Amino acid sequence: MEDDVRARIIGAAKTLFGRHGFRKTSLADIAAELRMGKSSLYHYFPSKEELFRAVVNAEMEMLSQRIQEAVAKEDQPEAKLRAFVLTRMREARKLASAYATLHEEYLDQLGFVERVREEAIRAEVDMIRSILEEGVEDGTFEIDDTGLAAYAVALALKGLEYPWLVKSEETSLERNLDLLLGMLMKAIRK
Amino acid sequence: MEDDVRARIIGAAKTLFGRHGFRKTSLADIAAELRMGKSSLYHYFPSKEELFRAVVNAEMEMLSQRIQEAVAKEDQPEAKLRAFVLTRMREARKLASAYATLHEEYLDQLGFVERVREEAIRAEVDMIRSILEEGVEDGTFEIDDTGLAAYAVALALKGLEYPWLVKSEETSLERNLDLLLGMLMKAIRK
DNA sequence: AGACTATTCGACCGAATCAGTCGATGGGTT
DNA sequence: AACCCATCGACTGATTCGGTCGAATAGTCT
Repeated sequence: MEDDVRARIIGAAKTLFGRHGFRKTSLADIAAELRMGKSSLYHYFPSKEELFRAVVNAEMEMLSQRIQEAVAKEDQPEAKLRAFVLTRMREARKLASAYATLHEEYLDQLGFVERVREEAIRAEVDMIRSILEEGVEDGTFEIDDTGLAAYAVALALKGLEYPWLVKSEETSLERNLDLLLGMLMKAIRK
Repeated sequence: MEDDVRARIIGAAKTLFGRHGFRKTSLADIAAELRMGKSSLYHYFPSKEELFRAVVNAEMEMLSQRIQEAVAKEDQPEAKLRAFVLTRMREARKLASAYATLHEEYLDQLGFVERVREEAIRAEVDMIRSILEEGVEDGTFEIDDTGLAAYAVALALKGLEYPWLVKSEETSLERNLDLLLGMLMKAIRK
C-alpha cells in the first residue's frame, strides 16, 4: 500500500516533470494531479529533489531494462551491438521529455544529475564492452582494448543524441546510424 | 520593423504559452527565448495579458482563415457544411495547445477570455448560417429558422470538442462526426 | 473501549520568482 | 547639439514556491 502510493506519486511526477520540466512543476501541481494535500507528499519523499531523483532512477532503470531485453534477443555479437545502438536511440527518443528535463541548464546546480549522467554513461560503456568482449572471445571481433573501444562507441552515441532528439529528419538519422554502425563493424570485425 | 518585432514576440509567446500555459510562462521566459531584456517587451505590449490577447487573436484569425479557405473550395452547400465541420475540428486539434491554454481554469479571472470564446462562437454561427442560407436559396436545404439551426450545429460541435481534443480514438471520433453530419443532412435536406 | 501507529491535511514560514516600473544608455536623424 | 526611439538593468510589492509542524482522522492491536 505504501509502495503503491509511492508508485502513484512517481507516475504523476514523471508525467508533469516530463511535460513542464523540473523548475516549472510545483509540488502543488503534483499533489493536485493526485488529489492529495501537498504536505502528504512529504510522507513519501523528503524533498522535491529526492522525488525527482526517484523519477529519474525509474526512467533510467526502464531504459536499461529495455536495452538489455533487445540485446538478449540477439545471438551474434554483431547483431547484439546493432540492437544495442538502435534500441538505445529509439528509447531515448521515447523518453525525450525526461531527457529534455535532464538537460535543463538549471539542473546543473543539482549536482546529483551529473552523477546520474555519469552513471548512465558508465552503465552503457559496461554493456557495450561486454558485447565487444563476447565478440572477441568467439572470434567475431578483433579489438586490442575493449574498454577503450566501448568508451569510443558510447561517446559517439552521445554525440548523435542531441540531433537525434531535436532534429526531425527521422529517416536520415536512422540511415546515418546504420552507416556509422557499418563503419564501426568494418573497424572491429576480424 | 516595429511590426516585425511585434510579430517575433507574438511568435515566441505563442510557442511558450502553447507549451506551458499562460500561468506557467513568465515574461522572462519569453524575453530569454528572444534574447531580449524583459522590459523591452513592454515597449510593444502594455501587459502580459495584452500580449496573451494578441496571441489568442492571431490564432483565432488563422483558424477562421483556414476554415474559410476550406469552405470556399466547395461548391455545393452540403459539401461546404461538411468542409466547415471537418476543417474546424481538425484545425482545433492542431491548435490543441492554444485551446488547452484557453481552457485553463485560472483564465476565467481574465474576463476577456470569455469574450473571445463568445466571439468565436458568434463567428462560427455566422459562417454556418450563411452556408445554410445559401442552401435554402438554391433549394438544397429546407430550414425555417437558419439562425437557430446554425446555433444548434455550433453547439453540437462545441460538445464534441472536448472528447475530440482529449480522447485519442481518432478514427472513431471522425466516424462519429460523419454519422452526425449524415443525420444533420437528413434533417435539413429538402 | 482505549492506546498506539500510520496517513492525510491545513496553516504557516522565509526565500525565490513574478509582473510591472523607471531612469539610464546609446545609436540614428535632423 | 538636440531629439527620438529602442533596449536594458535594477528595483518593487505581490504572489508562489519548497518545506515544516501540529492537529485531525482512520485503522489496528490489546
